[in-house]
Amino acid sequence: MRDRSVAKLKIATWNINSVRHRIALVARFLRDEQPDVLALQETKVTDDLFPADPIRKLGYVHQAIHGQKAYHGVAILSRLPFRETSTQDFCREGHARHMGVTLQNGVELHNFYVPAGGDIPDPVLNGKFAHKLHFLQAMEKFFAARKSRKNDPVLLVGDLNVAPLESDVWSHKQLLDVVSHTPIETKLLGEAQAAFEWTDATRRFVPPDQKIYSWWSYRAADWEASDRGRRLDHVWASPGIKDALTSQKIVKRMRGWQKASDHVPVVVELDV
DNA sequence: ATGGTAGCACCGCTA
Repeated sequence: MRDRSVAKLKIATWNINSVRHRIALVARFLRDEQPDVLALQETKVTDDLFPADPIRKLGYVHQAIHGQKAYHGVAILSRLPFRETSTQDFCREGHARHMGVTLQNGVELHNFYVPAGGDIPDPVLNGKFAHKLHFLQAMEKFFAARKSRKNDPVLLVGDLNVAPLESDVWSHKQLLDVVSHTPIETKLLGEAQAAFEWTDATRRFVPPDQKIYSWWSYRAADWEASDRGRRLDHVWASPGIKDALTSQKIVKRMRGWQKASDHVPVVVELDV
């Protein structure tokens, strides 16, 4: 008999762009993919109006919800119980952009919705861009202060609103001055990643010369034909859990669903 | 070179 058992853990992250508008798609995704945990961003709803019951009926009875009216909002929906939940104030504007849980199995999960940052890539001219840079620095500080815990099993997921690699965007040259791919953002994201020695789960399985995206604009006439995507949605694994990763996928086909979000889920599996 | 779409709230904001 084995003295320790290995369990599969499947985690998904998805910017849903209104959980109430797309509740049927959430149900379809959960039935299709059967993740143990789904982290949502841009739920766009206060906690009292969150569609908890339909999600509970699908088996996701453990719900850590942090929302606000009309904008932002995050949630963690789980079949596994939580040992604890917490929200951190990375956001100086007081937006609902972080939800953290520790699962019963000891895995700690942080769900982030990093500010998009507006259109002008200059923190002096654009307060929203300044806020985004501040938020990324706050993430770096938070995990730098906890670096002694990097060998614990910790995951960071969410819409980080930065496409760090050249192959994370459809045209590196044309996006260098477009918010999400500017050097100042990719540098700060890299520093946040280095602060806890995070492993980028998608890039652990997909080589850096291969283009891969998780978001396609609503403004394209044909998102699939033009394929001007960006990889804004990420799963990061701590040194303590990275070797447990067994797969990742970005569920591109969901961008073609009726009433699709402009983001598609990233799904990882681990043996923990 | 520009403008294109979507959701929510409320007649504009954010993405």
